[in-house]
Amino acid sequence: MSEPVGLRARKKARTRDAIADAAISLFLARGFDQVSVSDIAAAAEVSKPTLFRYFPTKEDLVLHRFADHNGEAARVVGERRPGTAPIAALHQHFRAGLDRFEPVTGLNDHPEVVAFHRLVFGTPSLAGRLLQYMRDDEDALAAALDPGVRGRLLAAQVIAVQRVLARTNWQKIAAGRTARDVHPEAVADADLAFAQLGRATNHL
Amino acid sequence: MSEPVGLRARKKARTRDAIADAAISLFLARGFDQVSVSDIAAAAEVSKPTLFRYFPTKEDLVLHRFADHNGEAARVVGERRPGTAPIAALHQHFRAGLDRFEPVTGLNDHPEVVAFHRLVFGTPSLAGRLLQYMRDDEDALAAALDPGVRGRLLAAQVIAVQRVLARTNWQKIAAGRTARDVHPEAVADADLAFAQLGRATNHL
DNA sequence: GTTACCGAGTTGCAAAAGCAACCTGGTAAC
DNA sequence: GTTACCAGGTTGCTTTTGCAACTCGGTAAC
Repeated sequence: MSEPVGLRARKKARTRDAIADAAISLFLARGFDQVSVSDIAAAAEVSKPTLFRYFPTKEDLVLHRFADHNGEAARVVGERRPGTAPIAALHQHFRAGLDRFEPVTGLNDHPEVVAFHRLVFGTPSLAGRLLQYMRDDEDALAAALDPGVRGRLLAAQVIAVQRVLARTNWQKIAAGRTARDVHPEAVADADLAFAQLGRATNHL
Repeated sequence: MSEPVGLRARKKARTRDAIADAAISLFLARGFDQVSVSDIAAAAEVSKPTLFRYFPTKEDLVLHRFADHNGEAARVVGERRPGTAPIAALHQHFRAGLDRFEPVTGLNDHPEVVAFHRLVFGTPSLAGRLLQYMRDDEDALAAALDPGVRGRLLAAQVIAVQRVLARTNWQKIAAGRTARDVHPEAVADADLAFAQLGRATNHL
């Protein structure tokens, strides 16, 4: 079940975590622009080149958590069970994310996660780079759906829907409500949105 | 005052400590011969070749603490203040060691130190290697004292005296007495021994 | 307006570590 | 007695890291 990780792999993972943790905690404490990558490297007890070997840019120190979900939509479509419509598979996957209160869905009220969201959306360069991530995700999804314009159009709509759903959830959380409390509405919203999307698919 | 240690040096020191600590604690728990170097490497999260890069033999995993004192006698003689006799300098240094309850003097009743002594003297290969360390120390001291036979003879006596003094202290500790309680006797013994040694020097 | 500094990111090289496979001597099984 | 295994220690090669010095764009001082 568990891959037999050697010392090398284990230490790499630990280094990566040390860097990411140091970065996030410094960013949350002082703000993105008030922390230099050298500060982070020092806090993680790592040299600057090593830091950049793990994370290509300063922004990625924050956004790697989103990066982990990169291409997920495309994967969900690619690995769906035969007979399942792409939209249905994506719907199901998003629904599962809500049930697990995954941060990407916006439906998570842990203080750290809330602070993290505030950091990302309150820092222009981060929000900007996040858009780029989403565009990449969209491209991959488009390719998985349909090589033509139809794929591109549908992918754009799917990503847009997911973004709106996450943002809606997040705003309710930011207003002080609990994730558990918001959950039913989030599910209803998702059902509504994906149903519309399904109809759009048929129309195209 | 403090050398500016870089990341490299800091991590090396940490690795070395991790290996040494893992080794000692395993040895104390199960006995020297019941622990393989692979066990130690695994416990320290280090590969076997790395372990041997830090410690040339299994014995050195235990004895590096003595190794830290290697050449100390020679150094004390070499760096003594002008006008001080070699024996006087060595006497003074041993006395200072007693006052600090340094483990090398045998005058230390911390449970870990006691267990450590028991480990060393209860394991033949360790005791054997320890002798070799003392011989090296003796050679260095001989060179520092006098290049001829006189140096060799005197060095041998100094080392022998230190060994007997340490062993005497250690036996009293092993019998259950406290280091603080034994201290005056230890000082008296040392004064006696080094006084004899001083007279011997004049005779030669 | 140029000069100096700072922070992001890069480059080339040397040190350290991991890994797998090996050698050697001892000892237990058969 | 030979065969197999185990533990101590080694070897060659690769990956990872540190380090110092660099580029480049921005910005503050003068």
